[in-house]
Amino acid sequence: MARTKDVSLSELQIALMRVLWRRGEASTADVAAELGDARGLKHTTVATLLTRLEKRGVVEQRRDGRQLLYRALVDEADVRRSMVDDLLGALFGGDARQLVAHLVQESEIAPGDLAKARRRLARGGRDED
Amino acid sequence: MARTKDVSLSELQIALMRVLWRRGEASTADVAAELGDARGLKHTTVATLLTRLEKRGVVEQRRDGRQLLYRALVDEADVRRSMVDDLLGALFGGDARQLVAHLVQESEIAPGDLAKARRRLARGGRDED
DNA sequence: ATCGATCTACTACAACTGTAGTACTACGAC
DNA sequence: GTCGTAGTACTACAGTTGTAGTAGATCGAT
Repeated sequence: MARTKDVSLSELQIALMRVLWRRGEASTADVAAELGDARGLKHTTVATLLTRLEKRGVVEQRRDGRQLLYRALVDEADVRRSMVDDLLGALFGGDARQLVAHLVQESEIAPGDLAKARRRLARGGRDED
Repeated sequence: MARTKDVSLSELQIALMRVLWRRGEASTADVAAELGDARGLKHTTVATLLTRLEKRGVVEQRRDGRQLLYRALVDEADVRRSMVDDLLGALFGGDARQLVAHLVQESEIAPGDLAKARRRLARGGRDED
């Protein structure tokens, strides 16, 4: 399941997915309630978006009476992987270290966080240095 | 100059920009030579792409006889900033540390690289930890 | 002058995205 | 039973992207 090829989604699509990831399964109305509130999207807009995601195979649709229930077929890690890799390839020569350097330079992250991350990941990860 | 608002570009557009960043200024033919070779794009396709980038204000156009010379109006750091921020916002709750954790988990980067980056950046950056 | 090569301008077109209206169906309340 | 409400299906439409063809201008060589 989840053939997970290349799952690049728009910000809006990710917002939809996030609802599904959080709730496991959600009706159009559920998603519309959250997204409609947060972004002023109409119910039918949300329905269209969900249908398209289904057509693309990133969510599956199940009928419950007159309602449709949706469930994600890719998880957040899949999408992160895809999109981070795309970004890495397009702008950082595929070199994640350059991305990290960018994050620090742009003060998105403090050097100390790197140390913390390293330590945290060291328990349970490969090591070196 | 370079009002640098939000500069999110597609992979292909970035490839075009990369030629301009490298050469400073380049004619359609220059770009077409590189991109045509690398991706089999036709000369006219490259011209269209450059015109569109000009319309969007990310490059500027200068006439030299019958040729058009292009020059980037945003630099790579601008684009990286924009696009990394977008990705961070859409998939990592705006938290760069989560992105770093992802990179390590997906083995895009080794924990030791973090230490190295920290050390490298420490000379000349803020410190703590 | 004349012809071919070169280069830009304009047009085209399909796919995808954001956004939503309309039409139709069916459920629940009276 | 009758109606409004909720829900889906289908259609629409503009903007962006990837891709390129065609038309027209022009430069250089003969």
